[in-house]
Amino acid sequence: MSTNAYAFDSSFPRHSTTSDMASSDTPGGGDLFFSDPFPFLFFNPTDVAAVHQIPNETASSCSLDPFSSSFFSFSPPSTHLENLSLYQQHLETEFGNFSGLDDGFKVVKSEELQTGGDYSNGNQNFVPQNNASENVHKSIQRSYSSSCFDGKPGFLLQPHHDTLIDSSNFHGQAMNSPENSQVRRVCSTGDLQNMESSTQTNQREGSFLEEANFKVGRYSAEERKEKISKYRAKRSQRNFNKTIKYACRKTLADNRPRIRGRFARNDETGENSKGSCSTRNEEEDEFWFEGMHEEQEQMMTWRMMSGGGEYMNSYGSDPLHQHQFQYRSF
DNA sequence: AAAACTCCGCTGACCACATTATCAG
DNA sequence: TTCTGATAATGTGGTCAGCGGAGTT
Repeated sequence: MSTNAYAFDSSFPRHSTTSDMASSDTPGGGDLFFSDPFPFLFFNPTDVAAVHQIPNETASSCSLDPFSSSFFSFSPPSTHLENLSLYQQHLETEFGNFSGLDDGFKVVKSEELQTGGDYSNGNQNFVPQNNASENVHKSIQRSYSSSCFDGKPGFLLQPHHDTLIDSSNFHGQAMNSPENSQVRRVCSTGDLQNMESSTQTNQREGSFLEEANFKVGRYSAEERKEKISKYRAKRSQRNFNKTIKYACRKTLADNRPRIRGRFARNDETGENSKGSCSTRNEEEDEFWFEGMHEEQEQMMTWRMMSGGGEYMNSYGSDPLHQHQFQYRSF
């Protein structure tokens, strides 16, 4: 089975700080999906083509991939730009080089990940299996798994339909809630009917966008194009020349356990992982999925299959973390 | 027109600790 | 001058609080 999903390889050097990536580089400056003024901008063929300067057909065939969409849309905030980069690399890998980002992220094709579920035809029968999970989570940059996921084993394994915004539902709802002004998880709940037709919806989206008044989120095609070009201009000015004086320090920092983005004591890590799961070291990562109780797996599976919009909320008793995973229903 | 409010983009502080730099003996 | 040990300073990245400008009411 070929999923074309991508994961991160933490061993591959990055060249930008988080603020570089998350704030300055995403279109609009914020988190692509959390406070992005044009959510899901890059997940329709037209926009992919616009951003990457490739033919629509090419972008179209890329953006239809269900699993990659799922993966990207559920990435934690600071990874969105990385996702964007990865997406570009995805395109490059599949269709050869074209001008675009030079972030230099190593891409791990998850064809190699051997995901065990059946989600052909875009159905929602995908059931996470351990071998797939292992490979996937090993590929995730560690910090993501620590402070962002908080032991959310289903993170990578959510149904792909979540990436797709049903504009009629989404419009005017997602972005204007005050309680979500800082962090917005802009996801469709993906009720079953919508899930069924998500792929087709995605296919149609490209052509719809050509219509002048079609809107995705708050922006018309016209506005989106404008913002994309603005973003591209800004992106071209990005500074990737941040020099790492000491590679060893970088390696250490990369591998250092974190709690909410801050470096944490090594001994703290073990304690916290038992409680809040806010950090996770290498060994713990190994058991991230494996250690999940069968019960939890079943519940997760059920929630995914039912397109449940609430399962993200079941994680993280820590209120400080909860808002990061607020899952919006439309 | 002014005030109050909300939203958005962005910046920088914070953290632990291995490595590096500096200094005294 | 060179070596050794002790101490101080540095640098690394993800997250989030909060600021200020822009837009809205």
